[in-house]
Amino acid sequence: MNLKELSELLGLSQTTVSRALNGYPEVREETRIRVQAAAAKHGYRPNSRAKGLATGRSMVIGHVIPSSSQHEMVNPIFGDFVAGAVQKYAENGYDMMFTNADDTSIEEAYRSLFQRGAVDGVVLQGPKVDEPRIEVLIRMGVPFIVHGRSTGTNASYDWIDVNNKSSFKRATRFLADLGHRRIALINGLEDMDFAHRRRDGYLAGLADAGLVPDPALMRSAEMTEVYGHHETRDMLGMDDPPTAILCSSMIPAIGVRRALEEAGLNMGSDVSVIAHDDDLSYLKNGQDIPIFTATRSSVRMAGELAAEMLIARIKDPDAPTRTRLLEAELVVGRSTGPAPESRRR
Amino acid sequence: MNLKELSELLGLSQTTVSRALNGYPEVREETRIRVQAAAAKHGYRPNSRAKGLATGRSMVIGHVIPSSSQHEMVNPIFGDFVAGAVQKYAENGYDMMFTNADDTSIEEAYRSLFQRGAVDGVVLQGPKVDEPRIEVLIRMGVPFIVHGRSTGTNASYDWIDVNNKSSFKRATRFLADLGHRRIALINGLEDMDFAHRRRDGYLAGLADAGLVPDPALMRSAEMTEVYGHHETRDMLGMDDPPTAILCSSMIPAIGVRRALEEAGLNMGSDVSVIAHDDDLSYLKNGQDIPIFTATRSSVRMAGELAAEMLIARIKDPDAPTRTRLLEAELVVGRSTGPAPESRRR
DNA sequence: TCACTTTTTCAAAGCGCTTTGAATGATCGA
DNA sequence: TCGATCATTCAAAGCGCTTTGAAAAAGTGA
Repeated sequence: MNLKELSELLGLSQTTVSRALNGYPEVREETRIRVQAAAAKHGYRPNSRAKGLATGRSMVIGHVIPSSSQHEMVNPIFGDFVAGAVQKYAENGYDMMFTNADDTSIEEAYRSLFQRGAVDGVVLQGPKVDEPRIEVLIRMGVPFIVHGRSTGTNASYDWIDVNNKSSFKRATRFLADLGHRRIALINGLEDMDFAHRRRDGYLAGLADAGLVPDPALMRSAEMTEVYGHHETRDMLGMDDPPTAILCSSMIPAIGVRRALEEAGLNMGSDVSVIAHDDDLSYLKNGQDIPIFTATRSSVRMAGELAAEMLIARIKDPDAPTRTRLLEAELVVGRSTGPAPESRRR
Repeated sequence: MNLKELSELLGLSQTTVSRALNGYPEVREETRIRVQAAAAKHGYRPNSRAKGLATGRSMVIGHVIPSSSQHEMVNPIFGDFVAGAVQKYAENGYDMMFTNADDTSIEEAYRSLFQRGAVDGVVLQGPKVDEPRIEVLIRMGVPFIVHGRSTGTNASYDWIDVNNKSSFKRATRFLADLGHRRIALINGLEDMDFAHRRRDGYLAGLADAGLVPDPALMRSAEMTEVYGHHETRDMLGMDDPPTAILCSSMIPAIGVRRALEEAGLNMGSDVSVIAHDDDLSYLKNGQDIPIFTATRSSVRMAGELAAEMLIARIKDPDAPTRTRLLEAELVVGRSTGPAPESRRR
């Protein structure tokens, strides 16, 4: 059932039917009702492509997934962010499109998406320090929003980010206030902007507390469970092991806990742990009492907000740049406690 | 830059340019080269919507995400499956589209997707027992593939699934062979087809070993870490606690491990644990020696295969139904061992 | 009743592409 | 040299929708 058939069936022109369905005022109310009834009855739905051709808008928002860095796609936070975004898209009549591109052709992928008219805007996920994709999108003059930011990119653009620096600074201070002097950081890959900022926050927190950073206590890699386990184990074997560990995500934090338990150490009394918690639906940090003391910020909500901001941008391409900085809350759980008096081991 | 402009620029008709670009034979080789060069130089890319309108194909594959059951979307396996699929889509010139629908309007969402001509096919994820969506899609006569299957749905349709029943049966037998008599099952929600089959496999394994199932040892809920922890703790408090636990996913298995450690029990010697491992990129089961004994099957690969099968279906809608049953491998790690002689506690 | 608004409806053009059917030019055997 | 054949190219129709500009219908005041 297409517009032509529907309009013939109603004995009206395509113009009138189209207008009736799209809520234009120059259509008699009685006619509109008749049209809507017929459309519903016959399950008529305008062909998106034809509509898009005629209007010049696709009502689709794109996400480009770098194929080599599967991590990003596959990243545990990915699902929650996307779930938040897709819901807001749906509420506003947008669909969500994914494309895959290998690392060398990401710019190409964006260009293709827009030049083909496949999308009206894109979300840039997982920005790195000095992220080149941002400049590309700015030069292309297309609507986009960044989930995160990029240190080293001076240009003005829309972004939504959690205040990684302040939350890690605060967590570090919190540990220092508990008397910890040897505080380790188990961070993500530090070419990722969020990890870079967390490190900054950690260093600022140490400085604030008058502590000297020890490179041996600062680890950086992809955030897997095994990684958290491995680094913790390694650091516990040091002459002067950490009494507190700051961890960039719940996943490696689970590995941290495993390493502590293997070493016969009690998390909270022997070694304190704070993890950043993206509030993932399947990895709830305890039900009543949180297991981990954590800096918490819902990545699903970030997805929702990003979607809203991008849609606003698409509607008004010339509006001034908008940014949104979310503050993570510090949730105190059972994984932190005063520094032990004397060092064990 | 559109086709008209490009063809005027070349002094050729749109027909010839279009054919040159799409590899039709009735174009002089010299002309083709000239056209391709010009297209590349000016960054010409055919408008997807116009192309779709003309050809009747959208070159897009859809995934519908039920919004209420966020679990599914947000499910830890989601990212890996999608990563596998999107890569195959890209290789075949397809884009991937997501739509959100609340539970009451899923059928509506599928209908909309196809009637609007937005997609050429869909992937149905997370089928339940007696999954109604399958019948809907069959009646609609559209190309689709199911990731999983649906017990109770007799109709013939394309699916790809891991052999949940045989792998859980085998794992149960494995535990029984180690001398375990009290084997618990920590399963997912059993209205999900995969969980239903795993339970069947578990029961078959018990029967095979001459063991009588104990309802108190069979748990079912959404697969979070906290759930695994909670159920394990609960069962360990029984008069006759299990000496082995079969767990439906790595996530709750982590909770199981935590509960065991809290109880001062050694995983492997005191209590054996087998988990189903979807081979998720961020939750690697150890690097060299697997931590958990596991039934392993890569969900990313399932995504790739699903994509290939769906694309084949789209190309040949009348081909006979195809199905693919993957066998999970049993990976023996350190979490299993002989049943302890006498019961502790 | 008539000229003039205002409301409602319509025919046709246009969005950018593919594809059909025809035309042009080149090639070839007789 | 000429009709037939083949290789190239082209003009135009069509995909299903929106939107412009015009026409028809209805309403209004004098």
